[in-house]
Amino acid sequence: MAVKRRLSISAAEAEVMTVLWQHSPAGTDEIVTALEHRQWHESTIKTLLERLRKKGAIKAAKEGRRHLYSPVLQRDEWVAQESVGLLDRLFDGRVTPFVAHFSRQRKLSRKDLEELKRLIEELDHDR
Amino acid sequence: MAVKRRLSISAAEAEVMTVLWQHSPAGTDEIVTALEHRQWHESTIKTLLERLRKKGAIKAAKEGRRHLYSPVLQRDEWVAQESVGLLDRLFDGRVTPFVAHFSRQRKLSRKDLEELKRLIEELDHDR
DNA sequence: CTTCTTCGTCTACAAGTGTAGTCTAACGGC
DNA sequence: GCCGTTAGACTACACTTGTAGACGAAGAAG
Repeated sequence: MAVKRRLSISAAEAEVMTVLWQHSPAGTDEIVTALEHRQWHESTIKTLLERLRKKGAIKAAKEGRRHLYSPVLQRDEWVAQESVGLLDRLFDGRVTPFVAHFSRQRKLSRKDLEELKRLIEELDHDR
Repeated sequence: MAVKRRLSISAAEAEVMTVLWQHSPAGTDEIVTALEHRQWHESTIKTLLERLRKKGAIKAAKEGRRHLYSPVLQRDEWVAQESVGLLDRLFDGRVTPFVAHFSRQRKLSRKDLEELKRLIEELDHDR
């Protein structure tokens, strides 16, 4: 069974992952195009891809002389790691204090409150 | 008026800040003691303190030949930065998807749900 | 076949981070 | 006043990260 090693993704790497999470497999050129707004040189993106591959966060399939990359680490997994990590570090692993704090910072809009209320009820029903 | 520059605190530095947030002003020795569980050499902690001071996250007052450190960056501020940062990066800045995702990972306990419900109602009342 | 182009790989390099050792000046004890 | 102790300052060093250039091999073009 796969040993799910906790692989850590840097900010820049996460942006590359985001592209692949939206559309994969993808070649370097596609990824470069998708990241145009970042104004990274092609080399930079190649480096990030290579680092991600070495870490095992993505895999590359040969297609001719090119590589087609696909995520191995799933977005859900990564989001979970980040979220749980933050909650543990800052809020003793509990979600309520997080919401409370957040509500003090950026006032939650009425819409947010409605959404949240609905979500809670839903969760409540499913037990 | 103070220009609130966004100062970034590394993980190790945050641990030192945590000590100061709990009790300050504090001298190096106290901080070292408070961080015994980390098994860091005294030098390490001195370095972290110095880095934090240079960044302006803490300030040092001379007391004889020692320094007494106090936080400048407040915990609330930092927690807000981290939280908002994560929400923006991963959840489009919205809190509901965060709670939703979290609930799928670590099942929210009944107690969590109750707490959350109470919090929402409260916020709801205050508009 | 020779040449141009294009990929992927290797190398680079400064800043930040984790972790710690060394040096120096001032303090406290005798 | 001299000497050991000690606090803070300075130095170190490997690893990660952001950012990119250089190089070599394989494919495309003619």
